[in-house]
Amino acid sequence: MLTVSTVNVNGLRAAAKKGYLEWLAATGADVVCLQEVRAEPGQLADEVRDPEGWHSAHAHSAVKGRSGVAVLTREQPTAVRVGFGVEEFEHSGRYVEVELTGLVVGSLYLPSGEVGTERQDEKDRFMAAFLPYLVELREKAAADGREVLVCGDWNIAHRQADLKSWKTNQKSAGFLPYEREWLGSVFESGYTDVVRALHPDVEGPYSWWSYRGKAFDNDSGWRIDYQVASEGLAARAETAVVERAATYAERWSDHAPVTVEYRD
Amino acid sequence: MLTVSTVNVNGLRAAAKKGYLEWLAATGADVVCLQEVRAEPGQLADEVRDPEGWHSAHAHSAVKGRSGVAVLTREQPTAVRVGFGVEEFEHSGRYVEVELTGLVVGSLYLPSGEVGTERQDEKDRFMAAFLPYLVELREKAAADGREVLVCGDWNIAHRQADLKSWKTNQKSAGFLPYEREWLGSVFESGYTDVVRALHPDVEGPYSWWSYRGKAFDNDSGWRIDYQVASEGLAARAETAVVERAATYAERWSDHAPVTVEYRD
DNA sequence: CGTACAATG
DNA sequence: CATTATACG
Repeated sequence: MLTVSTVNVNGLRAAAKKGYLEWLAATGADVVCLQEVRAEPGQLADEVRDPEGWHSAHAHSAVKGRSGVAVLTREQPTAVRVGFGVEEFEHSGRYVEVELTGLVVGSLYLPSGEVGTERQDEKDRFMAAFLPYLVELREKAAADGREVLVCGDWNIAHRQADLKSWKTNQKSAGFLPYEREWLGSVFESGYTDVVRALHPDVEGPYSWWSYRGKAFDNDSGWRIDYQVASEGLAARAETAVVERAATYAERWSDHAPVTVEYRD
Repeated sequence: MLTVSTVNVNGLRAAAKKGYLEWLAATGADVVCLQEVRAEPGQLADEVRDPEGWHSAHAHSAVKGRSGVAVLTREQPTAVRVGFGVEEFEHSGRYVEVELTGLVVGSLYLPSGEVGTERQDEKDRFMAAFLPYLVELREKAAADGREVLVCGDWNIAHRQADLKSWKTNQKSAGFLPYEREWLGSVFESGYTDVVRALHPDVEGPYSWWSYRGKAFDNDSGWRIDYQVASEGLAARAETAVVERAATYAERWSDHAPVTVEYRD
């Protein structure tokens, strides 16, 4: 069995002080994808950057304290690639991928936006550039006999079942019609939304709750963290859970880990 | 008896959460001078800005989160004046004074500097401008039959006895020869350093300890908070203490209150 | 080392 | 509501 977790840690240094390391020590995952590390490798304590028993591949942003993604693997990767070949995003700390046996795993932190801002324009440009890359990646991996898994915070809820307050958020960044369509086009290009495929008929499970108000207590969340798998891998998915409880005792992120087990 | 306290609170909002309000409720002072309020009045909770049983006069900086001084009095002032008439410092939140019966009390936050920086130039300009004001203030108050008391963080240690590490700080801002001479000229212009006058032969008592390292535990401090009184008032000073213990249990500032009792 | 701000989410 | 950066002290 291959177990993969993905979680936006909202600042790895802060998360490490509050419970992330205990979660990591207890997880049975073989691969962990992290987003919003928000630190350069040199700013991280050794046991946070390279935890005992893991290989780690980090991609940080040129802007200090922003974004930052990583992939932790129990197996030593045969290759690590930072970015996806589009100049604007090469040093933005938004994508890193590693090659494992029969598998390419990417950790993605898609830009978050606000309607009418330059941040949203950046998100739009990222989406436009990333879709062709996904297609190309799948084709190249297939030629090498590898499946593809892109985990991360996509900052888009796909459908009404993917956020509690869908009615009031129809004009909100992250649930705009064109963003939803774009994510749909990802799922139509040979990739599967693994959690939704295993749980087609439920609301959620949400993976992000605002720190404001009582969003977490009321489970007023969004499902914006996905495991997006090529079809061969998606067919092997057996269980999928959002580890909401992982952040119960002391909440160490506003996101919860999304964990999937794939048959060998 | 007239009891006056002065304390640099290093952020009144933070101090209020950590013990300042309890200290204020317990103090027997008639007048309390505050420095480094670091908030506009509108940013302060009512009970912090205008504590029950006190009249308050605030002067905040045009730059948010910087400086800010206040005077709390049990007696209602007959006048409140912000600044000392020098344009550069009129909106800097560094000086406010109130008129009481037979007394003018000012709360001063003299700029802190670093050798070779524009901040130090600003400190120099402030010193140059403030000394003539002190002379004028004393003369005008005398004509009205009032004594003068200027309390605050002067950001200068006068003599070797006024800081623990005087040997290693001879080229440090706050203990530069010309700063010490300037403060000496204040004390020669008809004002008295009340705490030193009552305790001429002791090291300290220090009123500020860096938050860095073990400065507080080692009493490696500086005496930079003064009560500077006109001669008639200085002659009435009976006791002077630095309330180091006030910040023991939970340290609510890097400075401690300096409290003096004056006979009626 | 700690309090503020600002930007980001 | 939280993390981070930076300025200031």
